[in-house]
Amino acid sequence: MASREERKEKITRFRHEQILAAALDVFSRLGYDRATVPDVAREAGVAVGTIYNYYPGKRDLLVAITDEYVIHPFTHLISESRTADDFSYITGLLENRLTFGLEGVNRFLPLLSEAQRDPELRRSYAEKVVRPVMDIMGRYATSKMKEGTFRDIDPSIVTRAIGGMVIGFMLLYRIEGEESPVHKTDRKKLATEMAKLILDGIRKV
Amino acid sequence: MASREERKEKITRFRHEQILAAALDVFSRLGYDRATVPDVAREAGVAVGTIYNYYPGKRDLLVAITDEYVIHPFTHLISESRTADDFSYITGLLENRLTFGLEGVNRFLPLLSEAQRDPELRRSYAEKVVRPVMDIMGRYATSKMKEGTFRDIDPSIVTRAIGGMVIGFMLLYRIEGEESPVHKTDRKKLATEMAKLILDGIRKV
Amino acid sequence: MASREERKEKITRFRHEQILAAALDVFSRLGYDRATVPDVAREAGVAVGTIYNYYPGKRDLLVAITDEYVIHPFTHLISESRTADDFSYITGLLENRLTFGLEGVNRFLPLLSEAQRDPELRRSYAEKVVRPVMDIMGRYATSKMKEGTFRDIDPSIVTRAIGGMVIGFMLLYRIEGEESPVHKTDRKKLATEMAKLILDGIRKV
Amino acid sequence: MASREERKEKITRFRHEQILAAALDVFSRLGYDRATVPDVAREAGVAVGTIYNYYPGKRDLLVAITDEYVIHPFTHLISESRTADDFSYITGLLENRLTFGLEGVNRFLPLLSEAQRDPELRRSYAEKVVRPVMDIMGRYATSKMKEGTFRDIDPSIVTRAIGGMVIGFMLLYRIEGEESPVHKTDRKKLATEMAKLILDGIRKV
DNA sequence: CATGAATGAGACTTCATTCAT
DNA sequence: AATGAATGAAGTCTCATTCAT
Repeated sequence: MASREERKEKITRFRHEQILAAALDVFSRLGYDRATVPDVAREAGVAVGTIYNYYPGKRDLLVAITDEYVIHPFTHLISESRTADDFSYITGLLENRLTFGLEGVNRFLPLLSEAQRDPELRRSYAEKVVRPVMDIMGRYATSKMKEGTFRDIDPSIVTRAIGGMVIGFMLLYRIEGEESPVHKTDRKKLATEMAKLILDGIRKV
Repeated sequence: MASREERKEKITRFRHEQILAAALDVFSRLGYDRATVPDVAREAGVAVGTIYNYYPGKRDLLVAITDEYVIHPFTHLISESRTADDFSYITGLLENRLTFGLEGVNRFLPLLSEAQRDPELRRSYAEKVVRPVMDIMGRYATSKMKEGTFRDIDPSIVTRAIGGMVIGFMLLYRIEGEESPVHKTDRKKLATEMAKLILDGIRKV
Repeated sequence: MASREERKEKITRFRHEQILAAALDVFSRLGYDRATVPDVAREAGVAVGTIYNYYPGKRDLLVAITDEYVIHPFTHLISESRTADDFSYITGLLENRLTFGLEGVNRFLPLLSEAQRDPELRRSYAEKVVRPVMDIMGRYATSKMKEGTFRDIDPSIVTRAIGGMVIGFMLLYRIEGEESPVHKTDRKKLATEMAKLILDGIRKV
Repeated sequence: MASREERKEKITRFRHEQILAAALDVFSRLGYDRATVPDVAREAGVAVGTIYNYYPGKRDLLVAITDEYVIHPFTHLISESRTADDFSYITGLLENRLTFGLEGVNRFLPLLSEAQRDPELRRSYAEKVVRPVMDIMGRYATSKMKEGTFRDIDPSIVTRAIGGMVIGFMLLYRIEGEESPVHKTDRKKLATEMAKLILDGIRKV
């Protein structure tokens, strides 16, 4: 049974999440600089002062968002990653990433922009997200090359090219908006086509 | 010989460029929101008031930068594009884009971030930059497919995947910074490896 | 034996004192304006809300401090004062005041500063502290003059000059801090020298 | 003839003074903490932003006030001080100080209070005001003692006692306000009586 | 035209006070 | 009676823009 202490902590945790979710929403929509703390408060349905009871300042919201919604999920993802052994793995992963990404593109790309400006945030992304993901992909590629399944290409480059492709695709998707010819294409098809490109390139043998 | 009128117009044009270059510099370094008009004035070596004699407001600087430094070059580029007929074309173009891009990544990626937030800017990018470039690439790809040189892949997707790859690669490059394993790799090699990936994929035949 | 009622009242009184002592401490250290109610609560070891169960507001703490720690002791002091008849009386009193004052200078001078700003507090000090003390000293001086022991000087002025000397000395002591040449002089000596000055002046006869 | 440069600098200096005078006025009246920057702006007849064009922040106003209205005059005063040789000197000085002080008591005592709370300000007062003044007085007293005119009293103590007397007298004057019996006494009389006290004490020989 | 001092709306943040538990 | 999370008014400071010189 929940003691008073436990109940209180639960509420505290809930408030943290509630405010952070609101901050993510508002920062994504308006950008960190244009978003105001009252905006976040309104979105969270609390008073301005309440935000400051849970986070020391506006910038801490940004850092917490990064930790909670980017670093944390990726850390999780990475710890679960194991080398798959069939080609459908790539398609599946791509589909998964794309579906997730295109859904969340309006939420997460703005954060990436912010990261470009805040040195501390940039480092976090580099160390906690980009590097580990590239390392996993690189190890996978290397093993495949040794095994003779993959062509011999510099793993550091190819992983960044493929990772970049996913991100860049989403970025263009976001910039083109509803007018993009791929806007209504279903994710499975997008993933399949991109996987084909990655696996076999555009040139006919 | 330059009449007084012409001289005057020349000076006017020079001031416009002087201020715009300063604005590009400052906006890239600090981001549009954090950059202040006095910052731009200082960089341009003019008084704050002078800026307002040439541009109606801060936001107009951003729009003008986009026109002058992104839309305009791309329009030019596009008007010159003609379908090349050998594969080295892709490598060359990639190398060109990458060299240009990785050099300018610190200048232009921030603008792209801004574009995500400003609806009018986003439209400009979509209509004047992304769409035309994708169309050109698409036409090239389609002709190659008809010709039987390229595999049959959805052109809208493949062009956005490849275009995205270039942008995404630069974004990762910027986020990873000097710690990136590809930070010191020379551009020719980067371009070659990426071209290999695009043309033939990672899978051994 | 203590009935429940009595016990309750005892606790109530204790809480009042506990909070007031904390407030005195915090107000002295930070100044009334910079001290926060949570500061006082922390110092008192109670919750913020508890303070409001005992005092209506922050300012009431200041008033209560003044009553409890300044007016009350002085009222007491004054009621006990009787005209002493030998000169050592002055030295003794001075030593007593100085010892008390220099010890408490960090606690009470800040309150005096506050009093300068708050009209109601100023009146309290004027009516309940300054005036009565000056009256007692004045009556003492007058009787000594009549008796022929003291020179003929305006009692209102001389009492305020001497009282002011004690306060002003402490103020300088506090401002000069540890670098003051009198910082380590013992109180007896300070009192003796000041008494000599008051009684016989600096001029040799 | 004033060039444009000179004129501009003159205006700048004037604005500095105008704002500083307003700040002195407002800080004295309300105390540093309760005074708001808009208060100062209103008093100075300028916009809030203008204040920040001349002083980096609120606290800098306080520091500048101290420099301009306390340290600077005292430095001046001290550099002019020379040992006088007749007793009327003390009366004259006292009268001068008192007249100045009682007039300015509402302006300067509040600053002294502030100095108690701000460590940096306290040091300034100690080093730049209190110490030099005490040194001058001390040297004067010592020479008089050597000369045989003054009784043998510890100079550090006696100077601080007399200096404190002046300050403390003003403080009481301010606290008692209009109800003080000395409130309407003319300054000459106050100075004379205090000089008598200082020179010959209260005890009849 | 160029200048830059003046402006004031609006941002972030603090904290006295309340009140449901 | 005690608690401390929630509140929002109010403070400090920034900066896009204007306009007299």
